[in-house]
Amino acid sequence: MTRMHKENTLSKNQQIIFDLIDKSPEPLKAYTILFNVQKKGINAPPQVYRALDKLVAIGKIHKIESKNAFVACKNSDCEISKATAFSICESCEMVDEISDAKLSRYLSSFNHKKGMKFKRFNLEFFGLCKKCK
Amino acid sequence: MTRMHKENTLSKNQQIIFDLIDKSPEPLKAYTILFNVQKKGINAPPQVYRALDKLVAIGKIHKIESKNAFVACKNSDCEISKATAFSICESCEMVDEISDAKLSRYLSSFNHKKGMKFKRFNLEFFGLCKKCK
DNA sequence: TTACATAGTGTTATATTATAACAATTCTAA
DNA sequence: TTAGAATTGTTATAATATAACACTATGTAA
Ligand SMILES: [Zn+2]
Ligand SMILES: [Zn+2]
Ligand SMILES: [Zn+2]
Ligand SMILES: [Zn+2]
Repeated sequence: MTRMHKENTLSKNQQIIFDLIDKSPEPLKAYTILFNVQKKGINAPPQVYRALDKLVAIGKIHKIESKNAFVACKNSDCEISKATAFSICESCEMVDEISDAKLSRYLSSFNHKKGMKFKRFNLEFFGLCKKCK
Repeated sequence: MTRMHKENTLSKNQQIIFDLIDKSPEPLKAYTILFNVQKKGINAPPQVYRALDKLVAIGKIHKIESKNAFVACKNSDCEISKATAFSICESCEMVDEISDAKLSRYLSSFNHKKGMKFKRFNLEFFGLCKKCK
């Protein structure tokens, strides 16, 4: 029997960092996070990156690869970050997680001609948001 | 009348760096490129990054965002990097540019509910390639 | 062919993003 | 209670990317 650890509860640092990201209207960068949690006793980059790595792994946050920044997951359907899609405004930096079941199904069932079976995808759309148009 | 500059010809540094990327069977990172072109007189990071920026802008190469690495474009249809898709092996790091007209059409015509009109997308699929399966 | 604009180069320094390594502590399941 | 797993705290360093400035090369138009 493999040992199981408690799920669904975040450690102290993970909770602090998740709360910050979850409250933020925009993606946060690791060193912005670090700066903002120093008052709570998190002093060094590894503490931030470890929490971020874990939060990404359990699907509570996602990394926006084109911005090296992190957003809280707003989509219970993205099943632990296996299928993520975002819309990104090139002017105001706004990022919005897309939850579109049809798109997700379409991409999840996409099979590469060259025989590769996909486990996961990440899609980033770029444009101008309503406000910036 | 707006002045036009010559197109299609790469500068010396751009050509050196493009050739290196184009010959490479795998994505190359900026500092790997730097190391490999020092014998040709390119000595400093800005020289590499400027060439990379330009090559990306004109669609000769693409950046694999999840790897901070660059590949030559193998797809004349991706119309200056407006619509890019890649398959990435999580084991051997192999990256392959996907050229699938149907997928490209589907995503290019995708419209976000929230009123955003997309100009560009980048899609990265992850899995195990044939060899690593 | 001269003059101007644009693009590209070379260089030094520095900013930003991310990880290695190690000791200590806390949590969890049996 | 105890051993394994996860988390923490810390210092140092690696890896990725840009700022700033002086200069050179190239294409265009008059
Ligand atoms: Zn999500
Ligand atoms: Zn906007
Ligand atoms: Zn391409
Ligand atoms: Zn592989």
